[in-house]
Amino acid sequence: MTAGSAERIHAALIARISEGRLQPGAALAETALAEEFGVSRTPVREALQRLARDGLAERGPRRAFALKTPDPAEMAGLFEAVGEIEGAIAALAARRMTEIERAALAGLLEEEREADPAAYSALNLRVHAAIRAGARSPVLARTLEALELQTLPWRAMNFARDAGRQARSRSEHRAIAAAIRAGDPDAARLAMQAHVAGAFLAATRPLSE
Amino acid sequence: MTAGSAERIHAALIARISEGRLQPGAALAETALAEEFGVSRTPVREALQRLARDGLAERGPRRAFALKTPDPAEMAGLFEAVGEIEGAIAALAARRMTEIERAALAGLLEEEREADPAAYSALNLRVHAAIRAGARSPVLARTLEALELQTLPWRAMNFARDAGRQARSRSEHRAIAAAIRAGDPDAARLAMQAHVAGAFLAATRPLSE
DNA sequence: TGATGTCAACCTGTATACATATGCCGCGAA
DNA sequence: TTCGCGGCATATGTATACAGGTTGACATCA
Repeated sequence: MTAGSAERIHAALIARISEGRLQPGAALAETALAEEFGVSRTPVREALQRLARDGLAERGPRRAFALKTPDPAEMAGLFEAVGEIEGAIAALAARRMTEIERAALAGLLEEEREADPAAYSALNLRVHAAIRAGARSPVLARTLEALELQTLPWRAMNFARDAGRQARSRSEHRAIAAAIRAGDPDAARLAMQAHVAGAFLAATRPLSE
Repeated sequence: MTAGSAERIHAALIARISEGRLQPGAALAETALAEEFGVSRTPVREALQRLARDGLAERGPRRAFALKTPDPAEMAGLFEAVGEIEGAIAALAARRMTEIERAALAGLLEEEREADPAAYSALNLRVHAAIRAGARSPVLARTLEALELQTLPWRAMNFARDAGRQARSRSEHRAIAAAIRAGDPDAARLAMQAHVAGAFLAATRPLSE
């Protein structure tokens, strides 16, 4: 019992989407994928069902799976929801973080100030992870993760980043951290929502900024 | 090609959970379910995978599926997340509902005032549906639905309702609607969060109130 | 009597076979 | 030339067969 083919294929497909190696709307035929991965259709079916559950694939007219095409309007709704949930997380963090956690968050921002562009992305993730941890809500954290996964094809299409965005992102982080440190949930929520909106706009208009 | 066995079985299992006919922790053996539903293991597998994705089942030590046991702490976290998301929905509704929608919501509350206990439950659903529709966020609506589904075993365990809860629920609805009508997102959010918390407490302590 | 080793039954993971429906392609007629 | 129809190829839905492993019981020995 190898026990894990489906999971492996699921991860492989997500990686392909992330790298842009799967075009939006691409057909995901069970037979072809089974042959390609050297397994039978059964684990492929499970992987595709999981992908559909993740919101990354949908069933076509012939019940066949196809990669979801990122609809701009739907993506805007997705980012809005991400902003609301991450805002709620920030508000909870402002209420619940311990002094040590607040200090650790401040420390992360110090690191961030002198980080080169290559290291910035990883630090950005750590900042958000620290806030998630401080919110004490595994349910909201899981929900956020699921929604962010659905933004993956969009991010894969718009990977262009302008240099100015990074500076603004840092400044937004500081505003969030300041509100959290001050224990102001409403300000933390608003700052986080502005941050997510800024990231969305940067991803949406990579050329015009 | 019948095309839908898995969906039927999935729905049947959810119905059983909802009716309390499946004990928490109950083993969900593929073979037994396949024989019971008169199908093969394949659609049963798909139904169980969907159930696990819904957060209603989890895999045991032998990779077998078992009904998730409702953990009080986890349920509290779940209701908190529901409160945050439904609060966000209420805040968005306060900003976005048209005048006609606000009037319709007020009309629902009028109906609610003179509803007998039997009709109240359906009206309660309509109130929340009206607010969801006014929020213009299908993503948050879907997310909320997914989380509420996970509270199902908990609600199945604690179906006791006291008469006082219904009166308080009506009053909470009025507070939410008033904030929405006034276009006050923050007040709408807080009122909705208080409403969800009240429902959770009523479900948690059905005897002590 | 208790402990341990072995065996058998069962359950999941995977592969494959079969049924069925759909889309495509070619052919014929208007 | 174009429209319509029929057959074929193929893909999914479902069923069943096979493989690997774990659990549990039962028998045997100290």
